[in-house]
Amino acid sequence: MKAKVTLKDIAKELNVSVSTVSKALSDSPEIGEATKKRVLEFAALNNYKPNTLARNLKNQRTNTIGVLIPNILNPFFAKVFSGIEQEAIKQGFNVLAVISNESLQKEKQMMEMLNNGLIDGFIIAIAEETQKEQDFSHFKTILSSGTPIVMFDRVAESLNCDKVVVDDFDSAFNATNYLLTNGAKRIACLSMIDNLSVGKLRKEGYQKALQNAKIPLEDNLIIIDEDINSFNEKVMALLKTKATDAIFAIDEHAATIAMKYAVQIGYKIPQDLMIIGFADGLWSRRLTPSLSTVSQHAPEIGLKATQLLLNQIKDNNAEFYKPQTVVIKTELRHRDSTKRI
Amino acid sequence: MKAKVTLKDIAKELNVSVSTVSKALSDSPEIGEATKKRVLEFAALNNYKPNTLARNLKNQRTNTIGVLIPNILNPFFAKVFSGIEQEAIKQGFNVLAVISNESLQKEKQMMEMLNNGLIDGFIIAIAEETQKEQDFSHFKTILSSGTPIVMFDRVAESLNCDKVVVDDFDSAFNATNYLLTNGAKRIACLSMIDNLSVGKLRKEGYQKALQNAKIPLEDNLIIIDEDINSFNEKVMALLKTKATDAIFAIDEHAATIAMKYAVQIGYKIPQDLMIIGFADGLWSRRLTPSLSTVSQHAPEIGLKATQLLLNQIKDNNAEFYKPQTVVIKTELRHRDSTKRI
DNA sequence: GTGAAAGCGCTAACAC
DNA sequence: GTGTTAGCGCTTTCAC
Repeated sequence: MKAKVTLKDIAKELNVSVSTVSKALSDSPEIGEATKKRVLEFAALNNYKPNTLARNLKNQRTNTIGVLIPNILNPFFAKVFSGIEQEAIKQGFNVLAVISNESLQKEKQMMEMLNNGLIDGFIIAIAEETQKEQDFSHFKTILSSGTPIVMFDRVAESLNCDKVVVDDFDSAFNATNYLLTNGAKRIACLSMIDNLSVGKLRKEGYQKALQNAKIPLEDNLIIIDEDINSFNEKVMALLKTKATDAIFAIDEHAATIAMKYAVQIGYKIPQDLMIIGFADGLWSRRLTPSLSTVSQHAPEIGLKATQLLLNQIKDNNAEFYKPQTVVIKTELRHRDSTKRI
Repeated sequence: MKAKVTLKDIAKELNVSVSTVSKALSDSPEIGEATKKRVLEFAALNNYKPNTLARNLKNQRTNTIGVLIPNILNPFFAKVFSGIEQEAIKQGFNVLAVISNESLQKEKQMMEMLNNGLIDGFIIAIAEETQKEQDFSHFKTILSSGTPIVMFDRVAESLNCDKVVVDDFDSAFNATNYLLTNGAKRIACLSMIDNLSVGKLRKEGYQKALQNAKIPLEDNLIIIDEDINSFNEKVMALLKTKATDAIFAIDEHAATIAMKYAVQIGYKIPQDLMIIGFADGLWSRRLTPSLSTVSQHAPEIGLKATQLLLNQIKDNNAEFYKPQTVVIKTELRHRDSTKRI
């Protein structure tokens, strides 16, 4: 274990001062060519690497952003994270990733920890519990300490910060309309995430589409349940009654479980039953039949969020910053589960 | 934007010295009760939080580990990461996550960047390209600089560091045996990852099981291809010949694509064709029929890797450290794709 | 009990 | 051109 070589080491070895070395390495015009060459060569030879910690402390800048993800096992978040990471690295920033596991307490704790000099800003999707409790005090504290925050997907409207969201209402509206246009009469709506803002918006889009088409809302066609077991039972029960001819699924589990049960019961998809779901990842394509989805452009969300944050970090006159909300358009991906011949 | 309060601020305000404040906050016995109380109260009131950067620089310790993941969209890695993060936080460490995207160059670059004081150690799964090129020089450099590394899943045998792996050979052997015991005669082996050590081991386990059963290896039953399109074509072609009655899939894509095509062609699963795959995540359960899998205990791998690394970091006499390799046992999860009645 | 001072590794204003 | 000095925020030894 050889100790890392520092500026001091180089200075001593070359009989110059530390500042000369520092300047030489940053190619300052103050330093003579000869000395520069000597320093550069010696540094390269000894594999000198500046200590990032020291530099950050000095510069009061870490070139690191903190990313708070509720659940990395959810492919949507994994994709967004991937987009964030890519753009951050591209702009010379590191990414400190923490996972709130949907817990308010952990969210608070993690953010506080990172906010003590470790990061220059946050990108975050609010934990489920936080959204349920509507406790946003920690965000306010951090914002007022001068650390910028960009929220994505699950955002707190009331907060004065940048946001990147998907047009959940519109995409649900469009998806439902699509089902109607293709002959669906009794569209069921399935959701396990009605406690999240995005879940509510999607449900409202569905309702609006039905209203527009003058179709009465039927309560028995709407299944909202956060518990996976009772949700599954209700879906199975609904499908058995054959009361529905199309399914609008608000989250990934809802879509796949509906398809699984429908196939089991003997529905022909899409002939007897059309299905559209919100989903990310390869899986919707791999199901048989492949699942039509509302694609949320997750990597783009990550990209945009990162750009917003880094602009703010790099731009120093934060005093006059005006927060903005970027809406990413979704896309309806037609696959076999809605294809009527 | 109020500036963060520092030790100096407190000292000035209370007319004591910085060192007194520092000691009071760390509850040193050197400081009198009265002063302690004053300091503690003032600090709490002004929401003092020590600057982690400064502390790290001073202590030459960051309490942060760097995690290098080849691809966070792969649910296996997402799960391992989740396990790492959980254990790290539990032990008071942060996690700096970077993604190599299977690129050797990015792997080198990221590790070098993090190794300049930002982290105390690495947990890493080697990028595909790195494993192909067999270029491990950067790992050696980092190890010899005194920074510990723990590798998982995709490891470099030759390196002198801790490793956490799954018993790939054995689990493939067992899975193949299971198919044989249940009446399979002509087991196909599908792999898109034969360039990875784990891929090779699994293939060898499959071969060994056939040899043991005195069944000749048939080349046309073994499909190895890294290109997704030609792989898909070959699988489709094989299935059409009806030459096989069971499939041993070495990676996730192989398993699901085989199932999708088999269903399309009209195979009854598992009656005409049994399928076992290596897979993680919920998806194998959601397919119809549900997919039997070799489960790799991903979170446990993350947990173990983190424990190994933190033990090494916390234990200072690294001079005499003897690297160890931990093998995590897999489990065969029987689902509908192998259930014969 | 309290404080002065040095130092972690680096930068930069200022002096020579 | 090069060096001196101070300082980022914190810890810790040593002196009073």
